[in-house]
Amino acid sequence: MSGILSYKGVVKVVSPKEVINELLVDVFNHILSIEADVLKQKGVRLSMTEVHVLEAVRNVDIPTMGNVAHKLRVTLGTLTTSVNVLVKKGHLTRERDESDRRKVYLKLTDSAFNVLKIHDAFHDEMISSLFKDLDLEKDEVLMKSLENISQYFKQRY
Amino acid sequence: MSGILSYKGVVKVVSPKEVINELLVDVFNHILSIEADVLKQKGVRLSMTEVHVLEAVRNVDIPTMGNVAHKLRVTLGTLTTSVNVLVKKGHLTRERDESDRRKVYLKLTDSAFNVLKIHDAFHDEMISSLFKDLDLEKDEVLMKSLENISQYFKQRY
DNA sequence: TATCATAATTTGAAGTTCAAATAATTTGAA
DNA sequence: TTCAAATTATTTGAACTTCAAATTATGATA
Repeated sequence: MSGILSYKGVVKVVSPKEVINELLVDVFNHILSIEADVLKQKGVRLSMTEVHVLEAVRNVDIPTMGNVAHKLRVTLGTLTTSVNVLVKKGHLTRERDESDRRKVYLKLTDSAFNVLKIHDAFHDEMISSLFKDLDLEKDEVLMKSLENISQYFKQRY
Repeated sequence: MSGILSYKGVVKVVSPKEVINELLVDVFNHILSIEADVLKQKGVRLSMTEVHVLEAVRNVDIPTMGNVAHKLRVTLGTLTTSVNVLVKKGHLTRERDESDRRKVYLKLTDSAFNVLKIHDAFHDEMISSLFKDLDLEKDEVLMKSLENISQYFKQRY
C-alpha cells in the first residue's frame, strides 16, 4: 500500500505513516457501517450506539450510570437518553443502590446478552482476519502498538 | 494487558483477541473525542464529521459528490447537508462539470487546508506514538495487519 | 423522441449529543 | 446537629447527523 499514487498528473509519495493513518480511519468506519448492516439483517432493532452502551455496561467493572458514561466518553445526560430507550426495548434494567440512593446500577437482560453474542461473533471474525498470516510473536507486536497509543493519549490528554 | 481480570469475586481469563478488540474500540473513540477537543481549542469551528468530509474530499481521486459520499459511506443526501454548511462556512466550493452537468466537483478552499493541517499534525503525533519502541520491520507487521483486515472486509461484504 | 439511468438536492422524521437547569441524596465543616 | 457544598442522575431544549423517499436536472439509448 505504501509507495506512489498518481492523480491529475501529480505523483504523490505516500509514507507508511500516511498509509496507516488512512487505513485505520477507513477500516474503522467500514467496520462500524458493516456491523450496523449485519445487526439489522439479523433482526436486531438497535443502533450501533445502543449496542455500544450494552457493551460498555458489560465491560465496565461496576456498571453505574457514571462509570458507563465515562467509559463511553459521553455526558450523563446523553447516556440517560440511550438508557431510557434501552429499558423501554427490554435490554436493560435500572437498580437503585440501597445504601447510596443516588446511584443507579444498569443490568443487562437476556435479550441484551443475545445481542452481544452476535456482536462478539462479528468482532471475533474481524480480529481473526487481522491475525491472518501473522504468527503469535507478531500479534504481540500489534498489541504492544495499541497499548502504546492508548497509554500515550491517557497521559497526554 | 492480557491475563486475568477480577470482578465481584469472578476471575476472568482474557485472551489477546479480546484485549485487541477492546483496545481498538476504546482507542478509536478516545482519539475522536480528543481530536474534537483539540480542534475546538485551536479555534476551528467545525465538527469532526465536517473535518472528515474535508479529509475525504482531499483523499478521493476525483472529488465528485458521489465519490466523496462513497468514501465516507454515507448517502448523497447526507453529504449534501454537510456540504451546504461547509460551503456556507467557506471551506468548500462547488463546481459543475461542464461536459456532464449532473456532476458536481468539490474543491477545498485555503481555510480548509488550514484545518487539514491541524488535523494532519494531530494524526501524525498519534501515529508516531504508535510506532514508539517499534523498529521498522515491525511497523510493517502492523501495516500488514491493517491491510489484512481491510482486504477481508472488502471481499466479505 | 420517449424512456430509462445517473447525479445531486430537498424534505421530513428519527437518532445522537451536549449544556444548562433541576432533583435527590450524601458528605463534611462549623 | 445542621446546613451548605458535593455527588449522582434526570430532564429539557437546541444543534447536529443521518437516512429514505420524493424531486429535479441531465445524459444515454432504443
